[in-house]
Amino acid sequence: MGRSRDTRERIVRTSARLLLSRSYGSVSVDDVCAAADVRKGSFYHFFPAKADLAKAVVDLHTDALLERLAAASGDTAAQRLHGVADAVGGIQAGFESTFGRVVGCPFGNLAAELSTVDDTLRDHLASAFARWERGFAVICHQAAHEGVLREGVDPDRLAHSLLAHTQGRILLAKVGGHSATDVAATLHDLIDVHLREGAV
Amino acid sequence: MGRSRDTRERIVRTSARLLLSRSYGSVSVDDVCAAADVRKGSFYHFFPAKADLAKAVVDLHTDALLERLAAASGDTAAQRLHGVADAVGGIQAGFESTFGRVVGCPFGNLAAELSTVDDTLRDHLASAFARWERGFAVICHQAAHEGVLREGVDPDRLAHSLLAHTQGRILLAKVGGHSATDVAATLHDLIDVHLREGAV
DNA sequence: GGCTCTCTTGACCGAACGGTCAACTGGCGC
DNA sequence: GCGCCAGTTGACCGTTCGGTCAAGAGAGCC
Repeated sequence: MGRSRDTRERIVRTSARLLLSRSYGSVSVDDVCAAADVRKGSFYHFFPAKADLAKAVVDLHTDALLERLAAASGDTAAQRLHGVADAVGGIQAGFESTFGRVVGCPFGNLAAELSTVDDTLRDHLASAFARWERGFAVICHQAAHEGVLREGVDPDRLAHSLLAHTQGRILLAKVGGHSATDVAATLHDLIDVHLREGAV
Repeated sequence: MGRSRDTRERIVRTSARLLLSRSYGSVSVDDVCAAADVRKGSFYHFFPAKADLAKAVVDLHTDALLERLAAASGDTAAQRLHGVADAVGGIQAGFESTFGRVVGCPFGNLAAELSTVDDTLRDHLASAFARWERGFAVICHQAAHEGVLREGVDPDRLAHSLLAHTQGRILLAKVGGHSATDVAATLHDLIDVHLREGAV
């Protein structure tokens, strides 16, 4: 039936959902196939192995994330910085409303579970994180040029710090049952403490 | 042969090592038994299910962590704050020298992988994190009373922020191949930015 | 010496796992 | 109208998974 051209995409989107609601290890290829209404042979027509599915899911989330980060606007760098915090909060709020609770960061979850298990996936995740961090860094450098960063705050280190905080805070929300708005709030706090007094 | 009384401990310690070097899903009960030189029947004599092993490993790490945090001394709260950053860095450095790279936080790894999969384990991890955070909070409150915290910095929020940062930074080091000393350095930066100028 | 109780052993189980394959099917280019 | 090929199907494979169990063996107590 060499038909529907959306099979691969359906597999990836379904997997993204299943991986968020559970974990890589607890989601089987059979689970994915059943949820996507695809037979296993078709699955292995598109993906050489289960690990390649994880990579495709990472790519899906990377596209969505970068698009959303780029949409963070504002007249000042400080506003844009808070804008990315809102973007992260918005993504998490979306997951929260879909799954009924904070289910973690798609990148962070896979990174924690698999970066000591699968080297090529770890590389894949590392470059996804790098792109994310670079997005942060651009705004941090703008903030530095606008002179709103506190004395001694290095923009690159701040970008890294923001990413670390994002990951950690989402993980704590996942295990502690906190809400996505809490995540965003903590992120805003962290940004504020790095800005000069009165800077917005 | 109702003999050796250290079997259970040997299982837990071996599992702790295996779980750090890989992941919960990729370590089988058979793997653990082989590495600990224990037959599977013995394993299931001590643990009702594989998940209970994870709990025991969490307890092992919790004891080690709290002991190490309590050892963080110093005349001022600021020094003790930097002391806990060193403690975290020291633990990670230990793992790094054992496994040849940063392998993540034992709590964070399990939390990311399993807190959407196993509710009782998630609770277990949540209370471990809570105890950890309380350890941070005690020192943060001391810092507040000593007046070394920047204006507007809430000690409880700072403790939470420190924990989030710790988790996120370790995860980034794991996936990015950074060293444990980098982790500690970022933590020191975060502490410094929350302290008044000149406070040590 | 024998009883008891904890611990140990190795064989065993059904289910689920990731992955393979030969056969088939429909749409598209010629 | 026909050949080609990406896509589809369902049966199938060997392995590994978490977990069970009946039988035994040593230490401690009386």
